[in-house]
Amino acid sequence: MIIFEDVYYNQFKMMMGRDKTSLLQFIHDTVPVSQQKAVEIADRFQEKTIAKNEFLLQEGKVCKEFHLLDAGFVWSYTHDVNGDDVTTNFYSNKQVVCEMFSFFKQQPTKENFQALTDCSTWFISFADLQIAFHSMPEFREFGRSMLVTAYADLKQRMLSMVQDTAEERYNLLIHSSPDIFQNAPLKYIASYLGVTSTSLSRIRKEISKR
Amino acid sequence: MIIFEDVYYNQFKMMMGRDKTSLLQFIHDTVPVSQQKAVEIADRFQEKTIAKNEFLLQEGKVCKEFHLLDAGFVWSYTHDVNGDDVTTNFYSNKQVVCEMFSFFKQQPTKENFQALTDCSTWFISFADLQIAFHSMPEFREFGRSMLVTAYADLKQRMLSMVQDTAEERYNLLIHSSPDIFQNAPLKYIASYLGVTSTSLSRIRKEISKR
DNA sequence: CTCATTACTTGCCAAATGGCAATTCATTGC
DNA sequence: GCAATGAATTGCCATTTGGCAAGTAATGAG
Repeated sequence: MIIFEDVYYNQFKMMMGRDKTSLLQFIHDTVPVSQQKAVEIADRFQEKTIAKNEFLLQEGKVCKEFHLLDAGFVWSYTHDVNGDDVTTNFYSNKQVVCEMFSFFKQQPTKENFQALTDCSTWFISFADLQIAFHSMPEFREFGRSMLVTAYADLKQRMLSMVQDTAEERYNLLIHSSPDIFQNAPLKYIASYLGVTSTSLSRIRKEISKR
Repeated sequence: MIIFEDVYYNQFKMMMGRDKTSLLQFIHDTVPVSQQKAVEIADRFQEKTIAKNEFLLQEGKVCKEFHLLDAGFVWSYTHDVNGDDVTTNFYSNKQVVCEMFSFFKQQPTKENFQALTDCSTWFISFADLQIAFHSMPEFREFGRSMLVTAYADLKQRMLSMVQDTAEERYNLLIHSSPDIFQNAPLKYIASYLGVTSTSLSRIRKEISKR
């Protein structure tokens, strides 16, 4: 409430950086490690902010950073044979934002990662990650767990494409990630679900009738 | 041609095991390592044979082995909400046969891995792999590369489900893995492609007309 | 070899999804 | 605030895919 205090607090934050509580929590949720080891892992991460519409990664470039999204929304997409965008994923909350193939193989990616809103992240560079992997077994476990989780999520999504109707996939998404619908245009969501935006519109109409 | 020699040779093979040429080749193709390191990695693998219809892994169990398929064909499948089988993958040639999530997290799997033909594999247990990871950075790279490759393959398949028609997916499969069609029933292939076996039958009919 | 079971194909029709174009709605830059 | 652009909805109809049931072919157990 008192202006002076706010000014000091903001200066304090500027110097100290954002606090790493959420990052530490994420590490604990990912691998079983002591508080001390979690802090050691978290120390390797730096903060970054990304303005709406900016890119974290662009097609043809090599992914050099592994991000944990602290606030904001990101989408990733690639192009199909006709040159149309196809959404590969949405990221929110405390999710990992990283094109695993390009990052771990250090080869050019086919995907684009773009901020849907202003974002703040914790990130580590590939070079720093390699160093940390080499010196800390706990960090290796953390890295492996990221990959395995991404793999399992992708498999679940692939199975959903095989087994579920477009409407079922829509319902799964709106229940698991309702905030995406506040932050991404429906046409991005349509291509994520594997339908045209025309069909998505009709699916929504059908559901709203009931 | 001379019976005696064959007998001796078979005894020799029994004692020595299959030769590891294909395994070494696989390691070299996966990560850039010296011949010596490749041999060290290969030394951690043991041989196994699996008879047709036997399971390498069953639903509810924890995946304890990581296999490289040396000969034969394997399919993996899970069950959808109606209890129907859904093929998750086919394995042939020199492919990795392993349920990555269950293996690396040591948690029960939802998938079954079954031999479509008699198979021979090279495998390493999770326990041995952990030891090897700990002591050999090259082995860690090898393991990570397996995961990243599996992830990239899965993403490609997911994108194909989104972008391509059933007929296009059929054509991709028959060109990339024609031998699967000699070794798996069409109904397994249908659920892999995300269509009913009725539809697959019609797709094949359409193609054969041309 | 024969029977029984399972896999595969086919016809008929229904349901789901797509393509295109017109219209309405929302956003953004000036 | 207003025009211009892009997003979303909707109608009409075509195409793709599915469901069911019947028939045929292939496979496997005894």
